[in-house]
Amino acid sequence: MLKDTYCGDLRAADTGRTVRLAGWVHRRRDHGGLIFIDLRDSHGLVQAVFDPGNAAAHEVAHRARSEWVLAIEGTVQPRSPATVNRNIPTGEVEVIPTRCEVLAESETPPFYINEPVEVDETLRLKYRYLDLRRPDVARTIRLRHEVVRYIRDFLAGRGFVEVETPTLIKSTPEGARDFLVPSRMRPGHFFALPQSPQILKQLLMVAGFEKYFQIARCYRDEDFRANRVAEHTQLDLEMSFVDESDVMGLIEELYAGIAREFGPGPQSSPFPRLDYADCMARFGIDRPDLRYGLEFASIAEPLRSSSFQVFASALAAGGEIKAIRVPSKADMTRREIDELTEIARGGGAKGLATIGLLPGGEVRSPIAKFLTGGELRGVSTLAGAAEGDMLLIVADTREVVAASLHRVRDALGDRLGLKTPGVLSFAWVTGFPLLEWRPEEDRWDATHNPFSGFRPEDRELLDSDPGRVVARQYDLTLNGAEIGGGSVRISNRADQEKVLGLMKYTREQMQDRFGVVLDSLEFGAPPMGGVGMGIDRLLMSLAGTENIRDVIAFPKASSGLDPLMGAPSPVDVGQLDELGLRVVTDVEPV
RNA sequence: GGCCCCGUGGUGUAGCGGCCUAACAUGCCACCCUGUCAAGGUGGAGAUCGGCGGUUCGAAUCCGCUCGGGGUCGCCA
Repeated sequence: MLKDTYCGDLRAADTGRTVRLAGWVHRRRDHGGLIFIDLRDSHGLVQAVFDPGNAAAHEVAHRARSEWVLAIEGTVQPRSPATVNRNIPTGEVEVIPTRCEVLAESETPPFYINEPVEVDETLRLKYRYLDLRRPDVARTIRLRHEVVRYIRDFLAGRGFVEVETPTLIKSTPEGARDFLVPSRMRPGHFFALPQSPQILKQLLMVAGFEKYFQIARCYRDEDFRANRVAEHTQLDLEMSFVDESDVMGLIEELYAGIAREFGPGPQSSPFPRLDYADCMARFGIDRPDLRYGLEFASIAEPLRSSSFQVFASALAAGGEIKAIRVPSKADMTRREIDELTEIARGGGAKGLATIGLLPGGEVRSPIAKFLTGGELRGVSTLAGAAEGDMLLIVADTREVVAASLHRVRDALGDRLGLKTPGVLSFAWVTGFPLLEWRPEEDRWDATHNPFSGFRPEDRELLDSDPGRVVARQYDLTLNGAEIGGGSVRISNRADQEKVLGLMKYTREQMQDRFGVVLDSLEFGAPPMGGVGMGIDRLLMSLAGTENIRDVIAFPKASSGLDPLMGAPSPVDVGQLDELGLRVVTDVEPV
């Protein structure tokens, strides 16, 4: 090694030591005589002081520029009390070089490495190897390593076996779009990259491993979002001889531990458990942000016979009327109300009714003239409103009320500063329907995954009313994001075929797409259940970022392209020939 | 694919019809400077305003198209 000590590790206790350091010039302060260089390495930075007395070293320090790589041999000495820097961990000491060598010079970097300034993302990604030098960026990637190591240690300590599964598997057309890989051995045939190792881990259970996990890369060829990329990493896990509580208990212990080790701990422990229907009624979404309240109140009852047409017709059509009570915001500005109305419209609502209960009993509301005093009082009571509060109301179908008020609640969370950074608010959601109806395709479809089990007591409903069958499914949410989910699986062939049949698969299609699973269930499949947990989203919350690219070392841009490697790219005709492929370019008519 | 926002020296921003021969900060280069730590001082180089086309006597500024980026809806079993 060219170094025997990390810059960032030096402390007062190292005083008097002779050390060999190597790292990057973080910052240079040239006083003409004295030159200070902050030398940075993977552990942090330390100040080196070059005196003209050591002419050779001083000359190097004079020439050196930002991001040059230096090797320094010197002695650690305490700083005089007046020059101690309390702002950095190494601030009590400095290094007096006896020797200084340039290992590499550097161009001026295209953006600041020594200051946490927002830089254009394309530029950051193109020079990701420089971006990753920035301490804040690097810290997040290191955090990722620590969290994954914690997960591995935790699971290995409980008898789980980490098994790798293939990244070239069979394509299944349902669900997200697959990334395809052409086969040279069988031209015209394709592998797909896995959207998850779901089938393979179930086979591992049939194989008798009993406890499996993997830090698995998963691929989906869909458009990106702030918290969604084409390739994400999940903790994939499966257990045999378990029910819901076993898996949920294990994951809760793991995640509460992570929250304590790498953050302030979970906001509530044990994690709150919400029923899907209850959740939709109170928050309009199956992954509510529980860092704040602003729950919905149903205020339909007093309005049953209202003369206000909007309310009356919504109820007559079987819809709902719900309100969010915003404490002490009766004085909300016209502009704020207009913006929230626009947000509500985004969820399908035709408008947003507001009732401001001004102090003193006056009511500020464009719809007050349509409501009787009794109706207003009834609404206020149901919403739990007091003087000074503002009520935001949507009347429409159940779906529109949920979608619209969810957006309003989410926007209020941002605007009122209720999404406290750093707080880790976990919650389980259970009680999901197993199937949802796809009218345009005239069939049922799995709400989560086709292997999810169902409550035994709902068996009859599979024939009579499939939409009411409840899945043995559990999702874990964190601060309003779904960070994972899983289920107890179907573990016998008849039940699995029954469910696939409701999804309108023919015998042939079942055998073609799910034959492996179905066949395996005939050879002694244990009861099994597991989860797939999104590692990237978990890291986002732990690192306090809204951008998933921040937690990935080499991410794609939101366009799905890679500015660093320049991928994707055209390939040689020869490569295509071997694969039996020809590129057809669509030419737009001029 | 739809919609919204952004694109000005290396970086981050200002300018939003003539005052722009494009401003500020920082970075960069040179010199001065022995205790700074976002060192300080003096001087200097550096952008025709993403690209193309149009409107106008005149365009960084207005319009259209296009490219790139970010967000969002669709999509994501």
